[in-house]
Amino acid sequence: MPYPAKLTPDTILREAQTLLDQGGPEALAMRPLADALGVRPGSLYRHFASRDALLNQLAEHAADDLRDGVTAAAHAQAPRAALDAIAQAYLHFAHTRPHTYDLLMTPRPEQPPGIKTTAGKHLWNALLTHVGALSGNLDDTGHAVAYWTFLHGAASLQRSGLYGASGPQGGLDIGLGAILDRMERAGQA
Amino acid sequence: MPYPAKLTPDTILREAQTLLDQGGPEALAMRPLADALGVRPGSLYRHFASRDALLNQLAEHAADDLRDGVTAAAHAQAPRAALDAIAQAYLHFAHTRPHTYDLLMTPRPEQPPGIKTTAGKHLWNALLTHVGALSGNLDDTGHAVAYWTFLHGAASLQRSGLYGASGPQGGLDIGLGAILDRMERAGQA
DNA sequence: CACTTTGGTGAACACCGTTCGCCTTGATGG
DNA sequence: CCATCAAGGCGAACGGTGTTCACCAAAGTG
Repeated sequence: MPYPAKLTPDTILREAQTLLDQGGPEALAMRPLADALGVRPGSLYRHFASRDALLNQLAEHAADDLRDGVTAAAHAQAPRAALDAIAQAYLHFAHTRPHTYDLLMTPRPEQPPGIKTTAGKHLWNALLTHVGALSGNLDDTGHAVAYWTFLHGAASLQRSGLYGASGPQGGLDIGLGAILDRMERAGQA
Repeated sequence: MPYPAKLTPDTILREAQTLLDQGGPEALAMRPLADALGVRPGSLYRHFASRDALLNQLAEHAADDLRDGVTAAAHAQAPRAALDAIAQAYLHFAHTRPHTYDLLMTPRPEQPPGIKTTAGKHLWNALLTHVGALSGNLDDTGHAVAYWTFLHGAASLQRSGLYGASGPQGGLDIGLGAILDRMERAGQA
């Protein structure tokens, strides 16, 4: 390598993640990112084709993290407890890393629609597995979609601060409970 | 007025709404907007303090529209049917005007958190009323939050294309049904 | 008629993502 | 050992963004 040759995709992504978590998406600009790395903006394009490409990589890593958190929470739990733990882990991720969460959920150019990338599919499969364990249907996309829809709604509203000062006020437990009860009943029928 | 004195806040908002619906948020830039109005960018600032202020006004109007659609759908229906109709109207709004919907839900500077503005509060009160009619609790924020959370999740996932090619696959009816059933049971207890 | 207010103009500023030619550096082959 | 080559940082530039401001034309008002 040439000069003080420090720049690698990994160090860039790490710094970008920091900027994102601290200052939100608009703080994650190419020039500040380059500054933080002690380098000129143009140099970043030696390692990433565009800002979107960088964000996509960041989202990929985020999907990995979320999947890890979710699968760890579900580890060796009874079906219903697993789905409760997953929900908790999911909301915890969205709460502690809000900007990363909506980076993950916001579609960008060159990003295939649907839950993205391989990590995203793994996450969806993990959901499907645990839902299936509770409902008795091994490919129960209906219940899985219902579960994920509610989870995402909760994460998104909480993230936007749209619950207001009153907070979710137990509505999360109620909604999630209603959906999980329904799965359980389906499993017993 | 001076020159061809045509510019009013209303005409600006109308043109802005068109740009937003057609080309998304990034198409709604000050210069193109000024071009579409046959005017210079600076002139817009005679009527709106900033782009965000303009977007906030737009969101305000959108909240009115959404509330109107929702209350019209619920008009003179039995409680459960009303909540079903509301859900349908809500998702229809998010589907036909996706950019407007997430303009409505995305917090911006100078926008108070919580469901915003007076129109937003009206919408929330309408929800509360119909939820209360079904659950028997006139201020049932728990069930209302659960209901709205699921609705927003569905709207958001559908809007992001995150359901994938398979589509919601009945998961929406399942989840909503589970929550409404729970309200109904609460009302009968 | 003088005066104030309204509001469009044009140029500028700072920022953004991105591109491109230049040139230093480390590695590679004869 | 030396020539060649590719990698990659540098600096300047381009077109886009939101925003500001002095200037000035036109309308309303005493």
